[in-house]
Amino acid sequence: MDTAAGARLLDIAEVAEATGVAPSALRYYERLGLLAPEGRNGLRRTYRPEAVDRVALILAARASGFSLAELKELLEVAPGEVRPYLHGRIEVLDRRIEAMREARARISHALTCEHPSLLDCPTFRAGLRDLLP
Amino acid sequence: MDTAAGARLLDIAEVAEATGVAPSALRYYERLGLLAPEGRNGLRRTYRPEAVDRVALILAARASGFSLAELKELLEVAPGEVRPYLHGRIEVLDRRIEAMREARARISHALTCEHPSLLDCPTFRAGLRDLLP
DNA sequence: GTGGCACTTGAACCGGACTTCAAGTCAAGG
DNA sequence: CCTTGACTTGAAGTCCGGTTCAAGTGCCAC
Repeated sequence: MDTAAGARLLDIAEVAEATGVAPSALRYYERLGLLAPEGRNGLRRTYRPEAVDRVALILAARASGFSLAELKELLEVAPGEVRPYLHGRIEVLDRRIEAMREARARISHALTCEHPSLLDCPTFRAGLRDLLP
Repeated sequence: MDTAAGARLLDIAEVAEATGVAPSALRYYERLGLLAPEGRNGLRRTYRPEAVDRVALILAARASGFSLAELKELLEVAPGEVRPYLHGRIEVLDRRIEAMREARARISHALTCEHPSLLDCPTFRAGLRDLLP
């Protein structure tokens, strides 16, 4: 008998459908060592349903601004090292969020200010200066 | 006499230094139509000091998640269309900020939860499901 | 006047994240 | 048994944002 009750295996098209990720991308993730099929049916990859979660994890990593290489790195970090590593990532994320909020504020100001061209607006220009060395 | 008092022209190395952007990148921006030198001294590009602001604008756009092509698009939008366009960009930015905040929350939860592997944590997995179609 | 050196060019290359293509395989259904 | 069509492969192509290279030019200091 199987390990679990209804552990139907999925083929690549089903994983693609369930995740919204193209089969070519799933094979690409596999090449990078981020996603492994359970086995093969002939040539065809078969995936356990958990593969869908795995792909969601990849999507989450990308949404968090991890590169695929960084995600692989994270997955290979020793269990005890994960927390410090994630602390680092949170700091990166906080900086990015802050940069975005500043950008939003700049654009938002541009919407309400009087100056015809953005570069004529002292407030806008002052914001820009922060980006220079 | 000159248009303005101390309008010293800069060469590409000076603009590069003032902005922290490599000369090769400045030439690349020029190819894309994002940055134009004032003229030439022989072969050498000369820039008005405002070019530094222009580069800062490019940096700001990149920091805001605009691609260079999108920035070019923005610069070519008719003056009257700029405000609606920017409204659109603010919405994009708000969505990205929100996605980042969610990502941060996921990572932050991972730091405090008890589960040895992230994929064992129901809270974490629940967050992931939002990323699937 | 002449030489050095920072600039110029176009083309090629890079890495990331994929997609596309041609050619081949093979499990399943009629 | 044989067709079919979704899968397989590796290689090449794409887009983005540049960098690097080789070869050439010409301003400025001496």
